[in-house]
Amino acid sequence: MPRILAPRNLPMQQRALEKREMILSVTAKLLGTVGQDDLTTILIANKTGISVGTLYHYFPNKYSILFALSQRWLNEIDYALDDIDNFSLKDVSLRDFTNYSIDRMLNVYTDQEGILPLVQLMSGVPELKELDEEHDEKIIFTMSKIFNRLSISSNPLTLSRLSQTWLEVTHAILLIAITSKKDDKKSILSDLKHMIMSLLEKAKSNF
Amino acid sequence: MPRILAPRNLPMQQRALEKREMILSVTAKLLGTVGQDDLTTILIANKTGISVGTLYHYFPNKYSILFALSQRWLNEIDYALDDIDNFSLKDVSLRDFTNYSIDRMLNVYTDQEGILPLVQLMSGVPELKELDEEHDEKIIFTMSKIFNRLSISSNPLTLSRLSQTWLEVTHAILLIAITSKKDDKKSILSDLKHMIMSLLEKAKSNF
DNA sequence: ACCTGAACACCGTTCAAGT
DNA sequence: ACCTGAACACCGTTCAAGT
Repeated sequence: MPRILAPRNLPMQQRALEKREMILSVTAKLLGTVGQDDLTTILIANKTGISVGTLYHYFPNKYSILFALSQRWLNEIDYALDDIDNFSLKDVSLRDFTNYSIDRMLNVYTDQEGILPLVQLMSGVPELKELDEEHDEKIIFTMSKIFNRLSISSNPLTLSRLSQTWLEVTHAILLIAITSKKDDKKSILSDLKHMIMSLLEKAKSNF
Repeated sequence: MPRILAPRNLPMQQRALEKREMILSVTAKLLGTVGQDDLTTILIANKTGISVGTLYHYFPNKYSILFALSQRWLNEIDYALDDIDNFSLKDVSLRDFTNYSIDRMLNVYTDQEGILPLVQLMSGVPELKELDEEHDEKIIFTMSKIFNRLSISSNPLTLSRLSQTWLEVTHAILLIAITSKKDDKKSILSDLKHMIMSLLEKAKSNF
């Protein structure tokens, strides 16, 4: 009767999951403090209070830790995209859409600890880059659907291009915004929204 | 009379410089083919046709090779900025300025071999990141001067913010543009110019 | 059942020995 | 005067031995 083992197993599972979480949060912190180059597996293990061998019990290799951190961050973006999708009804104005979507994305960028080094890693490490690029495709797919619903265009190529531009411009500027002081941040966000709105208005007027 | 050695030294110097160039171009090519992770010093040395020891005669360490590649690329940007600065006279229109500056920057991005992995390295490796960030400051200084001359603003903080936004948006979108097919590239550049122009027009109208 | 850390393979860098 | 490549230090990963 395996079920009888459950009470015994559960704490084990929980402790294992907690240790996994600890490794991830320690790595995220170290990424911001010591940087990518000095981030050794032994350092991660020691700071987590375990041995290297145990570290490799939870993760098959060093990059799988960074992979898990990346996945977590991309998941947060997915939640934001869902919210943006739900908000963007047929009759919503471009201004409202832009304000909501940029603000919602800003939250994701603000909440993630050590997002700057993580983003750099994602574009530099092949394994993470692949994950990131696949995820970009998903974003572009969702945004295309939304832009179509908002009557910005119906041409798949145009929708895909606008979505990619929306993604890259938003990404680049939000990374600046989160490291800016309060007043500057407000202006930067206002500039970003203005640019995105111009982009979408122009596309819509051509449609 | 040391001067008598010059004819003897010159060919040596030249051969040394040529070897240095070979190492740099081999590294740039390898960066695009094998990627950052498999770019070992022994591989660079072998592909250049020299030993590791000789490689270290020309460069003090691995990153100094990538540092030299980065400097070369940043130099090309400086030439472009000079051209943009010379083009941007007091009475030039925002449309002409935007068209010229984006087109001129596009050339720099198009001409550089292996620019994508190089850009990733520059943001990921601390030594290169520092070089890149210092250079960004120079770009922002020059662009601020230009934006001021074009009567877009006279507030240093506003000028600096607009310059940074100009830089980041242009950078992000040009990286997409250079990997796009002809027709798509045209549309992407048109979108970029439209966004930049909206940004500058808005700032100017507030001035 | 889970953990440890010495041991192995590999990469950046050096330097004694070669031409 | 310049080049070579074995040797060293260090990091990612494994696995025999411990509890």
